[in-house]
Amino acid sequence: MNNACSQHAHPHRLVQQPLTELTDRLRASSRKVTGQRQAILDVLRRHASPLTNRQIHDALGKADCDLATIYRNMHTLTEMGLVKRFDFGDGSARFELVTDESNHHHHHLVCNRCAIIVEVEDCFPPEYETELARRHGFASVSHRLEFFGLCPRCQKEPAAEPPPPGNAAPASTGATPVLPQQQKRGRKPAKVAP
Amino acid sequence: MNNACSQHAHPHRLVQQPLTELTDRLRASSRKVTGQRQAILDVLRRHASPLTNRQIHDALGKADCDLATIYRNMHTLTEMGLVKRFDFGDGSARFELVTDESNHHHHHLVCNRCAIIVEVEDCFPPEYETELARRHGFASVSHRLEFFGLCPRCQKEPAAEPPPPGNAAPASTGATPVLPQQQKRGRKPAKVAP
DNA sequence: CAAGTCCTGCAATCGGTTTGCAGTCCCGTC
DNA sequence: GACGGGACTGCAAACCGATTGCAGGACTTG
Repeated sequence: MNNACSQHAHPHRLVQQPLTELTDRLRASSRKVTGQRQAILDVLRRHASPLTNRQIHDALGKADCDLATIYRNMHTLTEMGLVKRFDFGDGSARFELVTDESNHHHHHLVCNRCAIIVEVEDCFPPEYETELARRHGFASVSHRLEFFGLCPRCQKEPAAEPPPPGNAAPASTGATPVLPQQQKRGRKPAKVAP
Repeated sequence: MNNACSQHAHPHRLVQQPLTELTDRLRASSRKVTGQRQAILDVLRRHASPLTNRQIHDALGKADCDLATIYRNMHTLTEMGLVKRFDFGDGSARFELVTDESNHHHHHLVCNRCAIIVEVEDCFPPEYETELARRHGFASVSHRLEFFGLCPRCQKEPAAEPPPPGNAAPASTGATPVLPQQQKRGRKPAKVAP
């Protein structure tokens, strides 16, 4: 019993809906319908905004599915077109379930302070892209577009953390805004002599 | 002599132009005009498209400036508005010098195969963003927009590597395209018993 | 030119991601 | 329903971009 889900009696408990489409598409490509895959999709189904691998891992219960398995499956599912991958530039990929409703072209508006994510419809007309491709001789042109700003709640917030001047995107020149990252990296402090 | 640049007799050789603006702006914020900073800006000045920290390091000659110093300085220079940070989603940040000519709002068109970068002017009208901000109650809204496709040269190429189906961005749904990454990660193979 | 800061190189470390390996599970077949 | 092979998983090692403590060196100011 190495398959983590099987450490629990009923890994399939996590699945709430019939997954006929998943089943069909997996089998069609000679892949297998595992409890982990169903559970991952189920987590995504319950969340409106895109999740990181770690968030999926946490939501699943860490014992139910190894993080590496999630990484591997997000690749597979992205390849199969069951999920979409987004990147908000904070260092971790995010994934969103592809459903009939979400399959349309859309982007996101992300709060620079609290990282809340709002789905938005706004985009330029597709002719722009066609023309761009033609002008530069590129083929199969796609784009990535994300919006960043300060959400209503964070605007009222009395600036818990001092507003980093870099985040405000002083002049919109197309440069990449920076999401909040309160990480502790680097070397640990040396131990003091006793 | 720990300052790497000074291991060479004339680190300042790398500097080709007077850097009065850099000097003024650095001193104005009680920072220092170091050979490394001048050299970094000089590298950026000689390159049209955005460079990664590693590319800057390579261009400088690895002995001339430590990679960590480059990371630190790119932060500083970005904060000061002397360079702009871009992110094409391939896992490493890229930096472009802010000059009078490049200070205008612009984006990039990146080849999914060879990663060549073309600067493009195309963007939606600013009213879009204003309206978006108003509708969702967000403030200081900015955006990140990059285009991906297959450059003219790579279209003719007889597909040296089998064209990864994922990269073609099959239907443009706003999802993040994936840049080529031929990395070797993960665990090393176990040594076979002799 | 001396003192105070700011910076740098070095190396350790972090978070995100990938991968080899061996054991497990899924599923078509008998 | 048992069987077998290929797909998949957990585990842990390893990789990568990036960050940071520390001690010594470089810039500035006076």
